[in-house]
Amino acid sequence: MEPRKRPGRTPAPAGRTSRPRQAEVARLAGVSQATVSLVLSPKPDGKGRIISEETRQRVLEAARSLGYVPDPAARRLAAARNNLLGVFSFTATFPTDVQHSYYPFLVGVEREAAALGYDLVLFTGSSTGGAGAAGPDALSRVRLADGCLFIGRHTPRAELKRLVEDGFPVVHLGRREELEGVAWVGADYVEATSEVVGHLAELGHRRIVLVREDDDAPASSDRQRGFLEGLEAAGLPSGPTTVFRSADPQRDLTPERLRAWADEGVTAFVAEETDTGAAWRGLLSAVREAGLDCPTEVSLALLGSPPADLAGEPEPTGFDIPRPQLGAAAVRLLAALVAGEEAREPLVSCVFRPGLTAGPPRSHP
Amino acid sequence: MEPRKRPGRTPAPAGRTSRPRQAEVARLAGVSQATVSLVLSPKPDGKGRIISEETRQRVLEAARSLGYVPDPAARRLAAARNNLLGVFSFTATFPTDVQHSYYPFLVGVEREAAALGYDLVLFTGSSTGGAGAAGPDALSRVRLADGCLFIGRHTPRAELKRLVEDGFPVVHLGRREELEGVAWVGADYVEATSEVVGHLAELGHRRIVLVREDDDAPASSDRQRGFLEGLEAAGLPSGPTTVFRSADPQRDLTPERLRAWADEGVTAFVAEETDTGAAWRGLLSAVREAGLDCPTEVSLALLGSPPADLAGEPEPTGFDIPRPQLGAAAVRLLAALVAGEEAREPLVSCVFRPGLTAGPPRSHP
DNA sequence: CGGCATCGTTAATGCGTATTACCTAATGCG
DNA sequence: CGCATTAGGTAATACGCATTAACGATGCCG
Repeated sequence: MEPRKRPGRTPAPAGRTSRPRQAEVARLAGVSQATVSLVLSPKPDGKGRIISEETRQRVLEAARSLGYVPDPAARRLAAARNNLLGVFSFTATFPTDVQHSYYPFLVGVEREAAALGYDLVLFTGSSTGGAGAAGPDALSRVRLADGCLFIGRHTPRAELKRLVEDGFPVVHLGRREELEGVAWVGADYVEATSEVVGHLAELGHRRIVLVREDDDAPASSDRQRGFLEGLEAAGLPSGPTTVFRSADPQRDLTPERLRAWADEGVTAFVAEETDTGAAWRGLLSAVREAGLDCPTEVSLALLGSPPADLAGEPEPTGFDIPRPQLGAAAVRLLAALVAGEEAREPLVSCVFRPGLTAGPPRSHP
Repeated sequence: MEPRKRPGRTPAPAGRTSRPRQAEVARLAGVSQATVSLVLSPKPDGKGRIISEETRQRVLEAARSLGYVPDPAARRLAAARNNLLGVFSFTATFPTDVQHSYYPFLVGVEREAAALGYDLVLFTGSSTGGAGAAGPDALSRVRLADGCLFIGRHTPRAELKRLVEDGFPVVHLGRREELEGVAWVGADYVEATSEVVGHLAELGHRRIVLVREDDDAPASSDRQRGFLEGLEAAGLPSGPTTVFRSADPQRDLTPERLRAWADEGVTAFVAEETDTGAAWRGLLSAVREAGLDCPTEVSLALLGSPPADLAGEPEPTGFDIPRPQLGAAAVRLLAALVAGEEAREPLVSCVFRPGLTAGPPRSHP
């Protein structure tokens, strides 16, 4: 029987000059393609050095004279790894409304990814992305990468879980203990918040109120927990009235409300940081409208960093979230998962920021 | 003769769940791998053989339930396309020192890429010169994508040229006419700068000085050209003394220098925008130190947007670079190149910004 | 009723590289 | 000197997908 004709792809036009392949290097050096590959991709452990120095040089010379550059696609296909890490945020990665909110994380993510030799694929939850539909399986696009980093306060649990169950390496930036099996890296809000409360207590404040938004994200509840723990550690009362929770602090936090608290003996306020910074903004404007001076008449603290547009204001007492470090830690963890290693300690400490908005209470000498 | 053993790669561990392949989708749908490929990558021209609707749906259903995503490397290797566009910047894409410099571009890039159905790969080569990225072939990694967008004031010409010669679609964000064959999208600095000068001349300024950094990037020389053209168009003298060029404007731009100019009759200054904003900063502080009021005693204009940390200052007269639109235009151009179409008009107009730092000169009623 | 398009699907490739099993000579050893 | 070992290298895969010749099953027409 005749050998059947070759179906396959049309062979490349002979005349066309294209990038040199290993095969051409091999021909020029008078060796086989496999030898070229062995020479050009040396194994880290010196065990692979079975090619004689002479041949090695011949191959290297041939490769250089042809200007050979390995094809990354082929390389990655053969290695069964793409050296790609995904970054998925549930809002646009580059939001225009919430100015630059993820930027500091990305700084660390990019740097660490580069250091580890990974490139990044940016996915967006909001976009109607090309590869897949915007539907419920939008998340499956991330499988294109070797692993994926997720950023955002709110997370679709079910789909994430699906990825994890399939053995796809996933790291969440932000505490996600309630999602079984999802690796995460987070800031230690509990400890940091507690520390801020301790600082206020040391200054002499006896009644402190936490202002938070109406949001059940872990970042919020962690701060509340740290707040209560801090009160307790300082021996201060911690009733439910010490936490003011509002869906719209800028509306609900009126000057009257503030004065009422002051009359009750509240001398310090603590606000959580969110995307919008609504709690802090509400607090600031209420204090201003009430005509109270900070920090002589009232002390304020911000559990995080101030919004960028408030850069001109006096530096708030509170703590800084080491976002670049968090991003870097997340990438390290993800890379470890991709390499099949185990997850490690996920908490990154925050840095206390003395700031200028807290001082001793008035009645306290 | 016995069929020889299969050398090749060790088959994947049976128990391990890995990313689904077309073969698995095929098995689940009861068809062949080829059918899956035909269904999942439909030819643009409807000429291709058509798979029956029933089979099509079965395959799509199977693919969805498995969360199948095509392997970009394999796709690329098989000489098709990825739906991936690369983004490569010659400095870190998310720099720490020069805050947010590329961010506004990326906003447009991301949005447009999503709209056209592409995902983005952020090549992290330049930031730290990480693993294997330092070499002269650092750029070749971008070949994993269908095409690549390059951002940065300074560009390694040789390597970019190599990519272009090999027929790889490349678009540079920023004018690059001197690089033969490199497509680019840029802001029309010449026209915009000329317009700003015209505005100053109309206000009555007769002597205007341009402050620029010692940098030969096209963005700088375009502004200078526009500046000189603007002077000419307004019938103003344009000697070499009208351009002040300094490697460190914040040092060289002394209050004394400023007063000397004022004595010579200079009533307006124009600064270029750069990554660091050094020219503008130098100008501002020199004016302040010289005790001159702006805009009553001296008019200032900024050829671009002010640095983020000067957001509190009065809005500078000058123009805005429509960065998101530029990013979007670059992506559109790149997508066109990937599709094999021709390049089109690359210039995007800037938007004049009246601002508050320019007014009629003092001696002018 | 046989030839012959037509339709739907599959088998068999190729892309460029990495990885092994295997082969051949040269060398070592008792 | 005979056999085991090592050094140096090659052939034959596999990686996952796209492509296309070929094939079986119809339906159509003369």
